[in-house]
Amino acid sequence: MGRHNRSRYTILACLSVRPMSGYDVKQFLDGTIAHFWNESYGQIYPTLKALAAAGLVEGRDDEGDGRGRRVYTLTPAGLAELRRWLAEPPEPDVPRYEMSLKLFFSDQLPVETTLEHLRGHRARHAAMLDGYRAREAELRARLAGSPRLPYWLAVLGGGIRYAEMVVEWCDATIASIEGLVADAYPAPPSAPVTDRPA
Amino acid sequence: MGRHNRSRYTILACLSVRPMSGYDVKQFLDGTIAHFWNESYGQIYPTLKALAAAGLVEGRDDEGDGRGRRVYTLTPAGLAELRRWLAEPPEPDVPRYEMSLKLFFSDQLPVETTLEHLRGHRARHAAMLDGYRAREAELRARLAGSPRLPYWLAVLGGGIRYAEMVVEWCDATIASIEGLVADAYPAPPSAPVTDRPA
DNA sequence: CAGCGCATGTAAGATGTTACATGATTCA
DNA sequence: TGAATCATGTAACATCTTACATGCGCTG
Repeated sequence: MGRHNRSRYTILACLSVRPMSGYDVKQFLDGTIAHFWNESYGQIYPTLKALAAAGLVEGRDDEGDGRGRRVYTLTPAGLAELRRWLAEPPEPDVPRYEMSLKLFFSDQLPVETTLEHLRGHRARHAAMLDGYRAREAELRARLAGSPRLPYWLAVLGGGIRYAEMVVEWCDATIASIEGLVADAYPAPPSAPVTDRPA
Repeated sequence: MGRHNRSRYTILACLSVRPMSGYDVKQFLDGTIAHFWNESYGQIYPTLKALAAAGLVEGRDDEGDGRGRRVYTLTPAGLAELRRWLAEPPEPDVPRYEMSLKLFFSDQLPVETTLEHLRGHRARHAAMLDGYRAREAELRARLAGSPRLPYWLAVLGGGIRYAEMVVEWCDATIASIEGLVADAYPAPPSAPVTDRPA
């Protein structure tokens, strides 16, 4: 496994919060940082096995529970390895934004189609924004006094700022693209053309 | 090849701008949308061959030039396929932000290390911002009158807003994390503790 | 007893990067 | 002539998603 296996470190990091099963790891990620990081079961289960083989985590069958849960705990070596990785400067991400990619080549498309894409994009991010704001209040209450609170709030603050920025960008872009139609058809056919200032 | 092969459509889209070789495609992407989309040669060359085999592009050896360039042109079928894909609503991206991931688990790290990460992150985005702003002026001049200009400006505007947002977020987060140190050590040992308002 | 949520896992294939190999041309 | 840039490509590996298979326990 290469040095840059971020799934590996993500899973290790989850276990630094509390011991978890593979299922728990997925639930935890989906419930906290799903908007900018996710892992599939296809990654999680094999990775947990590999981490156990490397001595970085320890798995125990949870026998208090009839459902065959296997709960993993960070070992001291695992915690050290996690901290080593966290201390390395984060590498710049090159994310892929499909909305921007399509927009970049949208001279190949009717203006109205592009506008629909942008409206959908705006709606999705506006909805996310609502969710983030609700979570902020909930986090402050649930994690009051925890050393993790300031970090979780900072990350959530990034999500909020990002969604706000996207909504604002969509509005500006929609307005500018609508302007293109107005330029192409200065006056609608149903309205008589009258004097217009140049 | 699955329906969601975005590299495939990205390359097709590049050829809608003008005929290009594999090398050109890479240069073009790196010179325009590298901040949110990139492709490696390992993807580009095989994909071009596959597109040619599918009849979506046509490759010709550039013989005016001694350097064995192979230039690809979009076929009518290729253009139709590109437009079909562009018209589909863009799928929501789930990017991976390593900075945010590390920050989320940074209670495992000395505060000073986290601050260094954030300062580096800020510097990178501030530098990008300068680059984007320079490119904006250049774009307006070079693409004046082109139907592509509004789209390219909109995409660049997204990059600018994103970088501004990150810089602002870094400043806010750095301030809040520095506050943690101040809380932990209300007064430095070398300075005598005096009255402080609660 | 049906369906949902809990829970674990594998196999196949899609996707993507990196390192390497090769050779021409251009410019200092 | 040596280095940088132009130019193409492959092989190996790493990564990741999707679909599938399986079965328990709880609730209505």
